[in-house]
Amino acid sequence: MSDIRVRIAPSPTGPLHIGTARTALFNYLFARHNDGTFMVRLEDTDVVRSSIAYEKDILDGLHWLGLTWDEGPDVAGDADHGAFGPYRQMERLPIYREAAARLLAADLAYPCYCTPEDLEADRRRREAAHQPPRYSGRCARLTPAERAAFEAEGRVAALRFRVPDGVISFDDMIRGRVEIDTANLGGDFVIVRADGTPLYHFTVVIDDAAMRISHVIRGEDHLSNTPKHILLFRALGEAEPAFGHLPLILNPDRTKMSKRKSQTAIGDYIAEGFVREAMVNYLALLGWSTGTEEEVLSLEALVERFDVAHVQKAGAVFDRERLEWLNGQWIRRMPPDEVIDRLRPFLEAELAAGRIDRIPTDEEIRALLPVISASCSSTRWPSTSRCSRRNAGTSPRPRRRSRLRAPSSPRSGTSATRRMSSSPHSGAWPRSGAGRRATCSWPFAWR
RNA sequence: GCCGCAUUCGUCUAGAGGCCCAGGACACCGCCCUCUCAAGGCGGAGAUCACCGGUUCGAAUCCGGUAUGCGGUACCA
Repeated sequence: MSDIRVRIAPSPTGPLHIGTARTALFNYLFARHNDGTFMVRLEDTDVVRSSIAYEKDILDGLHWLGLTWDEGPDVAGDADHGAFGPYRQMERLPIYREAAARLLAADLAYPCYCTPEDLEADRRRREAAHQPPRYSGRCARLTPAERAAFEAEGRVAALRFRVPDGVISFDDMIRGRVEIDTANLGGDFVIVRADGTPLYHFTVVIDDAAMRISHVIRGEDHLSNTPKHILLFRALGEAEPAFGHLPLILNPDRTKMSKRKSQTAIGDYIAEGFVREAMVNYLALLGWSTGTEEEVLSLEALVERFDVAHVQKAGAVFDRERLEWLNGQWIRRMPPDEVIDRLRPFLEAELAAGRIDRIPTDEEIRALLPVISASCSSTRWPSTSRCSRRNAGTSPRPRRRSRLRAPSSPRSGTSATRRMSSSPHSGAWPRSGAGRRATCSWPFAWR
């Protein structure tokens, strides 16, 4: 085991997002390739929006992808494991409190009595004067007497970190040297709210230091935040980790991928019948390449080949067509029993929805499988192929699309489900007799 | 506005000074295979390497500027 320690730190305020999954994957690949440690830490300090249901969705999704972690909570709501826990931030509050007290005592941070109204007024004033937003520094040099006066008024203070003058530079693992003048950081920033709860910039740094994270690999949207983090590491007297900022995954219009414009929840892709191998393969190749012309790669092969030097710098548009193609590649080279196993939940959903009368037997399904695997037999796969099943079938009659799923999704309301319900082929498992037309549309989705 | 990052076929990418009048894959088109549709095979179309200068015998690759895009700029994460 090397000293390399990386983490994925999702916030359970929504279902597992494609971008989080990709960041998790890259951290995992980096850790496994270098014989390091990969951990999961839940950033659940946003108590209002966090929920156990989302925690479950996220952890289940990471398990589904086949990523394993060495430290952290394995099951939603359950205890975590590892030598640097706890791995849920809400269980680490005393640690943040102690660190805050330390910064305050050293005058590296100070109490700020500004009200949200004060701040809002400042912001508007600067905007009117065409100046960039920045904290006024009003509370930075309060005398003890002034502080006491505010306290007497009953005001509760937030804690602000003093941003020193100077240029912060670091060597990004992906982008190379980055330099940012602290004058552009917007002034002293809040690290603890007036209600006593710590803020993101503060907790990540404390936890990454405490958990001995060696490389912080995260989305590019954090690049501009990095100087704040470095300042905090220094103030806390902790060693700085290396930073690597991954390119963003984009909507078709090239803006940051969002729920509004794209299907972002991993769970929706699972429900649509995408297989983990394809998702992992696709995500790995979004923003990274082997440097060769290999395209179809297992998680193990990805671990073996992963190298940050080949990570792309520019954002990448999420291309569903390519995902579907990879899905077909993986389904076709899957052993029959595996396909049957993975089909089961979809069949059960169909049965529950009343679209089929019974679950077909394994033998019945098996009889249909040559239909999808036949193409594998007549082809010489590229050198990267893992397909060992030449001559697997004789009846070439695969389905149109490469999603492993029954004609409707266990999750209702996805666009795919709506597409399906209008299809003449939906619900095509033969209720009596095995008519050929019917069998050829089942159990895969037609579009 | 300010700061930062980026810019190779529609999309994902290869490319680290001559191997590139730019290669692969998805999508698209055509042909072949075929009882239909796929899958597969073969082929095609698709990129003045954002633009302008510079360095060099030689630049997609190095340097500078411009443009455009994106990200950040919270008592969100």
